[in-house]
Amino acid sequence: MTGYSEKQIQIMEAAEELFANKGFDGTSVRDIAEEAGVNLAMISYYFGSKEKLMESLFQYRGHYITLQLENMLQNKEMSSLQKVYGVIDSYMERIMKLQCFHKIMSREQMADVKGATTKLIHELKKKNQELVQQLISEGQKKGEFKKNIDVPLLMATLIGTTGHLVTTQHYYKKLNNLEALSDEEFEKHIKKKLSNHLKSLFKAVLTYE
Amino acid sequence: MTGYSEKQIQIMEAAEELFANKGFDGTSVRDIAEEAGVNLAMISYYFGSKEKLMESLFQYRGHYITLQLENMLQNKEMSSLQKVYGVIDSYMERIMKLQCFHKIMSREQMADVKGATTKLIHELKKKNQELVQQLISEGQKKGEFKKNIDVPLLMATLIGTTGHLVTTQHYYKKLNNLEALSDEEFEKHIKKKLSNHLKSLFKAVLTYE
DNA sequence: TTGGTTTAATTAAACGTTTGTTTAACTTTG
DNA sequence: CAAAGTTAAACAAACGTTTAATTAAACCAA
Repeated sequence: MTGYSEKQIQIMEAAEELFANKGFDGTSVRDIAEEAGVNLAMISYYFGSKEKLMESLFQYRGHYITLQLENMLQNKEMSSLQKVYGVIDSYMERIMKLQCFHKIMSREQMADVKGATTKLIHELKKKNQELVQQLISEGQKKGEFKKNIDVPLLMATLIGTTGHLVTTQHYYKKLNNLEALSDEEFEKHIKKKLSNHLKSLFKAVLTYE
Repeated sequence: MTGYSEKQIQIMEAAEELFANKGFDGTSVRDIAEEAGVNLAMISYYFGSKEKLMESLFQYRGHYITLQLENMLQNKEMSSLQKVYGVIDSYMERIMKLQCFHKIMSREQMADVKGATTKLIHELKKKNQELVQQLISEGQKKGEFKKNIDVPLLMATLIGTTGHLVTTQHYYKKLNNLEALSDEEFEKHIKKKLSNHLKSLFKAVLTYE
């Protein structure tokens, strides 16, 4: 159930890039087959249908999108603020590494008809919010953080800011005259900037009175 | 050129809702015709094609999405922070009022092949960033704001947080046990919360040392 | 106002493509 | 030699767009 062959992964990753940039309906199974370098019929053969290919992709990525964080949260030597910084960096790294998958999730969240992916997204969000809520409550008990912190909106700022930057990086590049930078340079640049920005934002809103 | 007939607007607004929730490629012209209550052929008759209908929609919405802000920025009696608060509320109101159009724009920004909408989005972003940059610089000169403010990332936070909340409000509602609220109550609730959140965020990052 | 003519609006049907999926024949593998 | 993998071809359905026929609206001289 969990193991995908090389060829299946090849197909899923081709589909991932196309779904991210053209949308699910904007991508034909022939596009995917060509991009993956396999015969058209292999997609039905391995996954059953285009829809089920999407579900497999969510399972494939969802599998390693949820596992981290816990051990860091139990670390006794870090301050609560340091842990928040850890959450920010780990979330950011994750989005940066899985940019295409993140775009697909963003698209899915806009849809009105709820598909098989909806449940997974909801659980992911729930778990994330609980972890952060727990972390913030701990900081409040220790007196590190102030009272009256709106955790859901804080999450919206973390996810929204990061996501917006990822999905509009082309515009960001042009708007701020960074077109000379290579892709790696630009990613490094934006990671650094975004990390600093989010940390100072969270520090301010969590600690200042 | 600027005037659309009632029937044309009827078609564009039907298309807007469908494009927002199903995507451009996920919406057929037959869907649009049915939703708008017109004959299939009227879409080609009035707009030429599905693609050109999309362009018309951008022109129709883009027309009244850009006009505000300037007169408030020239107000001599407001503090710079008050003006920033004004920008936040006005941006938020705009997104809330045009939720569907905003979803469409978000989707368009993810696309790799740049369509006729790309230029408009770029210009909109550029103008917004310039206005905010101007406002922040003014506050810095007056000594109201601190130095070293990253305006592009601040914009990403404003736009990203607001946009994320709009596109994921269904999840937000469920996750925070607000499903008993009517649509109007929920919109009022979220507007209030988001406005407070963004203002305290901006105040902290602009003024605290 | 009337009657005649032109223009615009509206319709159902048909057009050629592209879509996702399946078939049946063939090849490779264990 | 049976099972799994791979292929080109074919399938019906849905797609965006166009056609040709019909109705409604606008116009204008008598």
